[in-house]
Amino acid sequence: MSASNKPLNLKEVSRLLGVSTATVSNAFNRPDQLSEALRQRILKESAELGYHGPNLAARSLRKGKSDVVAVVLADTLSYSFSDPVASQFLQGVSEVLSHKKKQLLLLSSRLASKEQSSAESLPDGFIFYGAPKGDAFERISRSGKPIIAVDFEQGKVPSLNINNQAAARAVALHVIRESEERVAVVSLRLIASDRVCRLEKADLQAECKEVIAYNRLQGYLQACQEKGVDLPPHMIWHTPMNTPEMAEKAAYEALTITPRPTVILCMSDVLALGVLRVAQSLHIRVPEDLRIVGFDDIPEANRCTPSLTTVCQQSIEKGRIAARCLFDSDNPQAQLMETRLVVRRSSGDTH
Amino acid sequence: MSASNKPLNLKEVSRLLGVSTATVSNAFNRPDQLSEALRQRILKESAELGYHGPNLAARSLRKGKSDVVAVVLADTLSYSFSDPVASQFLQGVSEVLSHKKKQLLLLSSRLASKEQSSAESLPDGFIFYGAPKGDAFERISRSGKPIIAVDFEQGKVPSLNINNQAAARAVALHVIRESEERVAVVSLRLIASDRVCRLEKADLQAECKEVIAYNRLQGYLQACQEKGVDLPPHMIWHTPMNTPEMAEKAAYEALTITPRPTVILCMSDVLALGVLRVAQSLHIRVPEDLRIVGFDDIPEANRCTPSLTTVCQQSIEKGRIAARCLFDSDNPQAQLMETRLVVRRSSGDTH
DNA sequence: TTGTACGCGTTATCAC
DNA sequence: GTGATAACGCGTACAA
Repeated sequence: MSASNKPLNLKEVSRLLGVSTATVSNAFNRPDQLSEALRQRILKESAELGYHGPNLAARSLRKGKSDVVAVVLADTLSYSFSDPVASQFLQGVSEVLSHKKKQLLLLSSRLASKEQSSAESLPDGFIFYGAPKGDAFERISRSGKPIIAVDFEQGKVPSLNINNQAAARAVALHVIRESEERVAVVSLRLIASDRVCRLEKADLQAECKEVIAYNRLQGYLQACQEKGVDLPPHMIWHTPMNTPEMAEKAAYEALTITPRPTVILCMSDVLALGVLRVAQSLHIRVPEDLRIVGFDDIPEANRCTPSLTTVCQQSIEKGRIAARCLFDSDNPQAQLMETRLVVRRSSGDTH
Repeated sequence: MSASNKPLNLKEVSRLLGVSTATVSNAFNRPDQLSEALRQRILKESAELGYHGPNLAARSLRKGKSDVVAVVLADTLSYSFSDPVASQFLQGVSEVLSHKKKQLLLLSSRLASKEQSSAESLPDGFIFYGAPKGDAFERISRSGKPIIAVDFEQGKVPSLNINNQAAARAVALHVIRESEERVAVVSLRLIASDRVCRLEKADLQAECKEVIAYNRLQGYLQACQEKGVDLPPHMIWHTPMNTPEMAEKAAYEALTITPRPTVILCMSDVLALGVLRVAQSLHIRVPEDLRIVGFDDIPEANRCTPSLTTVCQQSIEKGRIAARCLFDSDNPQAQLMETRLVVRRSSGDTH
């Protein structure tokens, strides 16, 4: 192979192959515009030259379309990769994108305009996963490109969601047996505090921006009311991040109270894993002495000991649907996915 | 806001603001070229117009640089998101990229040239994670852009790796106690078969492309030899994918042999989790009746019951280093990261 | 400090 | 099937 210092672009390739630029372009983009034999020759020879297809920037500039799809994560990318639920969602998204031959660009709504606004001009469509933090949503939605909002609703953008309140109510109704039950909640990002702490009365009445946690809490409260169980604010722990370590702090506080709770409702499986761990270290038997439920149904929920009773929210399928909907105009404005109560060992016998 | 149908580009913005295109461009790119007051006015007013920065395609075409970094995964994206080790690696990568204000594009070396070669022209640099499957590596390395190879070595591209053989030997030496031990191996993608199966004698001598699995196996074999333990091919199970389900098939075969193995060496924690599960379902006590070790040290290894003895390979840190090295020219050709034996419950008492 | 003009690599549109 | 040409939106040297 001859090491030329000429830039290897379409024009140069066409010169070297002795054909026109239009023909090379057509070979890559419009098979019907030339004979199959010529096309194969061009594809083969340009690959040998080291030219593997049109430059994305130039093509996208010219065509106004890049075949790149962005997933805009509510958290930082780094955090999202550590979250099993987000990972499952991305798994579903990328499954569909690879079928549609689209590339995946990962953005975060936490980044300021200056840091990624330029990148936001490239994708043909945007999947917002979780309620965005800054003004990224407004910026991007003004572009007029296809958007889908997952796990939140905003404006009249097509959305994909679950009924968090109903699902939380169902799992709470399942695990709470009698009115004598003492219930604690380990809640995911419910207030602005960056520390693990108990709620206060005012927190329950405040306008809550964290709509997922808020709705799940409403479901828990509703179930408690139906069961005749009291669930005061000081038995609800706020955690600033969805990690087992955060849940451990909350669980340690909750499980050293006398009398000890008999049920802990966790807003995610990841939090429940932390609670499980603290229970073990305190030699509290689950489910005999303490029943625990989670939310999400991550793979580990079915592997841990005892296995977790939880709500399956089909995160992978959610990703698939989001990706499919992005470019289908004929889908409903607001889709609601089914959730399913998954009864396992941590909530005791099923009777 | 007036809904104009004019395309909102830099030229249009400059017209609306009554300044030149150069000034708007400088406002975004070269603060020193105009007064701070004017810059602020331009930034503010163009945001109000709905212009949030230069178009990536055009800027990248013009500057020959996009501030986009690609991670090229050896597996499909979908699979990679389901793999805790890959997720940790991506976590580390994205942590550094966000500091450097780079965007993350995810590619797969499994995709044919036609499916993503165009996208490959955009990134400024490439992190190859795992030995690439097709010709993507050759394609991309010819581009002359910065590349780093993670978990494999190829040509004279800078690489980041661990000593798989030494680490595997260490964990095997730890868990194998005496020459009477019966040892089985659950191996990750060692041969071409897409089914769970035992190895045959010829497999051990064959040239093996799956260098990670091959090296770990060498470490196991070496440890067995040092301990005076026999490890015949039929006690080594191949799994085509790194999932607990695959390991369960292998484990079921291994654990129903008489006499039953006393030690199972697993090439990943994910596989070990599957083995653990089968042991439980067969009422085989771990570590009393069976000792199990994994590899990787994923978060779940420290949460499962019993917790897994394994090799910590610092996947998050590996991602950080890979991302940092990509643009530093002053790093060694082939970096080797330390691994650490992590002793937990699944390998029995530590004496 | 500001404006102008050119080119980055590609594709669509012609007339040939 | 070819060849020329005009955009696509932007960055920057250079002239003012």
